[in-house]
Amino acid sequence: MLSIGTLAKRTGTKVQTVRYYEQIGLMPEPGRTDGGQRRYGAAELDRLAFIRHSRDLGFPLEAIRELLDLSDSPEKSCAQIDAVAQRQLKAVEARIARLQSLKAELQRMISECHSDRVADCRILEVLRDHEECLSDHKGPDL
Amino acid sequence: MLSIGTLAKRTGTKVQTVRYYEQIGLMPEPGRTDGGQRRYGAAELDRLAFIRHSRDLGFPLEAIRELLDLSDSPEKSCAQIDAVAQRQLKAVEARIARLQSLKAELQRMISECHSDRVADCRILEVLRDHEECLSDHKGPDL
DNA sequence: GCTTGAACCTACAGTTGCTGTAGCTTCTAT
DNA sequence: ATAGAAGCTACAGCAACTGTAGGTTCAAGC
Repeated sequence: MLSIGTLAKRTGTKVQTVRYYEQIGLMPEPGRTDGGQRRYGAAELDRLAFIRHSRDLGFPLEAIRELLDLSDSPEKSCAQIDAVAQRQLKAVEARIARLQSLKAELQRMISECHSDRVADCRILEVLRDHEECLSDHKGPDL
Repeated sequence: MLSIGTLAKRTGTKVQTVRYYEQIGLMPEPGRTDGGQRRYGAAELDRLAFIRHSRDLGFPLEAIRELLDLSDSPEKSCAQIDAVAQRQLKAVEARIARLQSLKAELQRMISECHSDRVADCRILEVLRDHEECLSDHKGPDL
């Protein structure tokens, strides 16, 4: 049996994060010692490792919840799992595209600034007026 | 003089967001009508446009605060402004690198899944075990 | 001048995914 | 037996907004 600290260390998680996952129902309520401390087994270790790895790959917690639910029905088709992964891939690709357009714009404004005084700094000029930009580079979240 | 709604519309901001910027001191407290409604002039319009455009380029609010402060000293050197932009560029590049490694991993696990049953879905297998991955793809925030 | 409805006001809760703190209790090693 | 590390709960805070409730004001049309 593992303490919460050991479980956290083994999975590269913080103790509070483990408790947070329990609070939002992503991790089950574990057994407790007589004194009230949490004790975990191998199944919980695996589940937490799954959660962490999915987070590292950028899956939102709600998607991870879906994946965990789906993996409880081993005989079903894995089409839904595929769909969740595809959705995540699309999200990642969209973010990359957005960031690349930001990168180009930032590089351009930095390279264009040959001034030395704030008064005619190209960076500020570009930030003041979106018309100075080549692309639209707007979007929801980064 | 512009109402908050007009100001928001002209800059592509939400009314609440404008009030939020005021609350955190990024926008100044504007004049008010006798009835207590906010009224804005051209300077505030420009300032908000600057903030929005900077946000669209991914600058955090604290960086924008720096830029606005710096632009109040037109005779100073623009080295600090350059530094803020460079910092943002580095942050964007780091994010792109991270996301590209996630993208590769996601593509790989999706393409490897030829199964039809959840029980032997490659996606779940990879998520269960980080050793299945090619790269480390870990990092702070996306 | 009056009415109506859109737009405004404040204040606060909720979002995502944690992280940090305070004040206390329990466990484990010596 | 005791000390200190690690655990417990509960709550506040981060970024950067967004949404809601319950009330007030503004501006246009008659």
